[in-house]
Amino acid sequence: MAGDRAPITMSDVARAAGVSTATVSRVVNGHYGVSANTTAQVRAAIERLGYESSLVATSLRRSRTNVLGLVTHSFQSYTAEVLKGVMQALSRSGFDLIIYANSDLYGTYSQGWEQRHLNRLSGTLTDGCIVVTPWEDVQSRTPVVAIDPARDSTTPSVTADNLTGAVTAVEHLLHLGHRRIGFIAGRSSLAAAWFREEGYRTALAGAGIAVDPTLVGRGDFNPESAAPLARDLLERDDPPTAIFAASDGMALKVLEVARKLGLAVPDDLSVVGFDNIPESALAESGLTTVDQSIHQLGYEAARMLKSLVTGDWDGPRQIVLPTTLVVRGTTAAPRSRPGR
Amino acid sequence: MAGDRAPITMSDVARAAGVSTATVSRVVNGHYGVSANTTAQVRAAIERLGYESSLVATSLRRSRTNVLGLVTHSFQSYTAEVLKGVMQALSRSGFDLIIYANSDLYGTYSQGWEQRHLNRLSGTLTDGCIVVTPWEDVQSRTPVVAIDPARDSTTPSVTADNLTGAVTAVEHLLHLGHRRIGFIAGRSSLAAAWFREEGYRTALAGAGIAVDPTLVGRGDFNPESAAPLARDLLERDDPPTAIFAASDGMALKVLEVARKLGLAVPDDLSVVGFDNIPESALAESGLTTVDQSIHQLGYEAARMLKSLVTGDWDGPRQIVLPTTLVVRGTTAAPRSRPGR
DNA sequence: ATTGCAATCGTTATCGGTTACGTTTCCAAG
DNA sequence: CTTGGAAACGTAACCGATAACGATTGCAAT
Repeated sequence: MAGDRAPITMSDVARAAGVSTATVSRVVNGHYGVSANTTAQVRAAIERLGYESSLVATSLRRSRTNVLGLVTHSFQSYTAEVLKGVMQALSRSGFDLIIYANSDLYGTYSQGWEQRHLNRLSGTLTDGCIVVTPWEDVQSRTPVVAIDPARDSTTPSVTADNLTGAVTAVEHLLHLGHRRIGFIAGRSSLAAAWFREEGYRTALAGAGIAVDPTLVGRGDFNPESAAPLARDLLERDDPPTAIFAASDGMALKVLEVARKLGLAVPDDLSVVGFDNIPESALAESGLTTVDQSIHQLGYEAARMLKSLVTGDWDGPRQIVLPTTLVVRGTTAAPRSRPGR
Repeated sequence: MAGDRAPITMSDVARAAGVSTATVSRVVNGHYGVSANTTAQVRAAIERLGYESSLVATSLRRSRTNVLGLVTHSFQSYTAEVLKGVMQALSRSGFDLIIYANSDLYGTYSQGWEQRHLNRLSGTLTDGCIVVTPWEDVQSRTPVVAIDPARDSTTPSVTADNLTGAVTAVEHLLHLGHRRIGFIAGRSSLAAAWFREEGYRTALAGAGIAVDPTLVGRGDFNPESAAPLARDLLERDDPPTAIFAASDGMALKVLEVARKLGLAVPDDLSVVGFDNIPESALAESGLTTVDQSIHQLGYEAARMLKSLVTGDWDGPRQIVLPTTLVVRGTTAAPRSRPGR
């Protein structure tokens, strides 16, 4: 509950203990040069007054704060999963985490949100930052690690092996006998989207199938963007027998559209997603998807950032994590081989 | 990418524009007393240098920061849902959000985590804080709103109508013909847990059924805690025909245990949860549960905190949101009326 | 008794931004 | 030509904590 007592500052403690603020600071930070007697006095005063050092004041003066930042533009289950991984990596590391979200930018497309968020934190508050799915590259005087970086980014980053994952997904459909495979792409400025589309093309080319541009819908990773695209693909005279969506969120939306159109999955239509978000395992018969261990993306990003901050990182600046195909209930052989 | 250029400060802008930092500050904050000409100069310099004011420095000097804080001890889907509601309420409100998570406390039971988190933020960084499911009451000089408060808390709070929700859930089972209904309770220090148990007792009493203490398991809202309890209930000679779990996470765990034991849901066992987390709609035939609109908990908490900070709150200090029963596939009439 | 070196602790500059207050400028009224 | 007063802007004192630095003290070696 909100009391109105003034905040206890270091000088309050100093006065109470009959020493200077410098001595209090030394006691708080465990520095050398304070007698056991004085230390006890100061500790007693701290305890008595309930003093806690101000994160803000400390940040301003110090270069190191032992706080890492994370900036994101939304809180989907993807983000939540990343956060779990980050927290696990930071557990008992001495680093705290601050997540910053700007309400003015939330949910809207806003050019340069990553940079603006970063500037707010990067002054002195945080020792380094994780940026989740940035749309463009960022500048910062403190280390930055991107999860799912922008295309052609040189920022240290952690990402899944999107190319191989996508190839595996499409090959899975090919092995089942599918020949007309639709694709719903993600936001093109993201490297993940580009590689997943490249994987789609590569796999088809490997099977000697020419890419039909009319089977490719341009989404943006937002589930809602997939609905009209799925409808377009499924309502045509020669619909694909399978659809590969560049994210689970979009794939689940495809399932919803298929259900509304009276299509049976997987008999009339096979669907494959990418990400393996928690919802995918639970959806109806389970969504076949490419697992990219979102949790581990967060974990590795935090581990890398921690080391970059302390200056003892000797690994690669770009980490690529393996992906695995998770076959569930939304894929099967096509009911009948399409005419063509 | 991390460049090593020094951060742009207000004095950099001042130098570039040929004015003092005071003038820059006035321009940035839109204060009176700067000529149109000078304002333009300063704005140009800000644009050119890419200046962003430091949250830290501003916080230290000012009392108001227009940043609200949120502290939590974990990032489950419950928390993610709350965050979405909070962000929606804060959208375009001028308030930004900082989420603070202490890595040393993460995942472990740690007495007083809420207070410690709060102290870090409350110095001057935030104008007020939301505390998600605190285990005990907190003190702060800035306003605090609790989501799902501790028992007997007097902190302003937002919570669901847990009593009515639980009554409705159990009555649903009673109407289906169940007489032996098991209950898996939540962490007893939380008000939500207490009211949900109270609802269980009230509904049974209303039907003239005495509570069988051996049918009540003591969980702590952690899904894992429910597994052994469910096993105990279901492996006895006279198992209940239905189980009401105090949270969806625990209810889903009950379903898992039932499946392993070869029990058919809902024929051999009906299960009802509480919360309606996203996973519940997707699980198998769908979990029957009490919807408490987690999203709205976050939304209302943020709305309330915003008003408390600006000082124009005239609503009640304790908000109770309605709950609704969502009947899905995990409940049905018992296969055979139990002997008694 | 003097010197040297640690140990201990206070003083003060500093971080970046805000604001009370003082100073200068400028225009219009007297 | 004063004079008043408001507008425009700079100066410097903060906010709370840290750390470089200097000052003081105690104690042992010379």
